[in-house]
Amino acid sequence: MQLRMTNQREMILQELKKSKDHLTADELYERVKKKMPRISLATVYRNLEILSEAGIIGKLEVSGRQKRFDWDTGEHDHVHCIQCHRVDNLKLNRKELDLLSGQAVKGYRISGYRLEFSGLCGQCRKKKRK
Amino acid sequence: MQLRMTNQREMILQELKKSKDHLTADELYERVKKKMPRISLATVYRNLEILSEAGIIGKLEVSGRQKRFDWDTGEHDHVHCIQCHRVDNLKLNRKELDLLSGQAVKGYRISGYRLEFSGLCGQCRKKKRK
DNA sequence: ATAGCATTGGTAATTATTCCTAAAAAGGGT
DNA sequence: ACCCTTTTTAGGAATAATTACCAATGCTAT
Repeated sequence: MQLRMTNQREMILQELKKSKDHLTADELYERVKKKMPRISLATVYRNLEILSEAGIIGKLEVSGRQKRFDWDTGEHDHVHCIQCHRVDNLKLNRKELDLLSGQAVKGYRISGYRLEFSGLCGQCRKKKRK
Repeated sequence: MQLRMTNQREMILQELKKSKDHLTADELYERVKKKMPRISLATVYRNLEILSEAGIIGKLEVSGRQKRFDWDTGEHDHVHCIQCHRVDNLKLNRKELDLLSGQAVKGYRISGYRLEFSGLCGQCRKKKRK
């Protein structure tokens, strides 16, 4: 199965990178639709899945809510706001954690880990003070 | 709002503790139904929400899939199997991470974090070898 | 041009969860 | 024990996010 870079696929990718944000499928759909009015929501979902499968983008499954997609495929962690649910990237020194990874924990063969901080983002803290 | 310990609430709690597993709402529903055939799935969802809100059980929102509930409310981390999706508890030394928590990261006021390892559990590794 | 997949749009189906409402149950006071 | 108020329940409808399906269309290489 070779991957074709279709117009819609390219547009989805481009909008995701342009926003520099962690968008959900439907947020991305709204944006792409402005330039490509006939695109289907299913196409957006399908392509986000395919692109993340291919390692071109990152898939982010945060705490039981909507999936978000990440233009940055490098190793990093995340912070998310408990109020507005935005997600930001975090580059941390993971060396302590890396020691645990790869070794068997409780009979598991560890292949990865996710570290996810949560708290109030700057904007929501301002709003709260009012 | 005082919390009443009804029969259904108690049964849900009891089954969760008995299993010592991280069950989903519908898994728990199936178990409770055997002893209380007229219980509603909505009741299970409602009570799990209320019980975790009250800090009596833990709510676990793992990687974009069904919520799971945890009999253990102490601070701990999790491992989940990428194949069968079971979840196990992990007691780790969190002191490095605790240093980061509480301090502001990228404008956030951090209130907590989740560390979630993933890999193949013992059972799934055995199955794979066959 | 033609054959052979990949991909698309539109919609239906699915999954997980929450909402709604009338009826039942729990506590507390008398 | 009885009444009153509040909480909780069962059951089904509603919602939200995502995936499945399928006929039509588009690339790509022969």
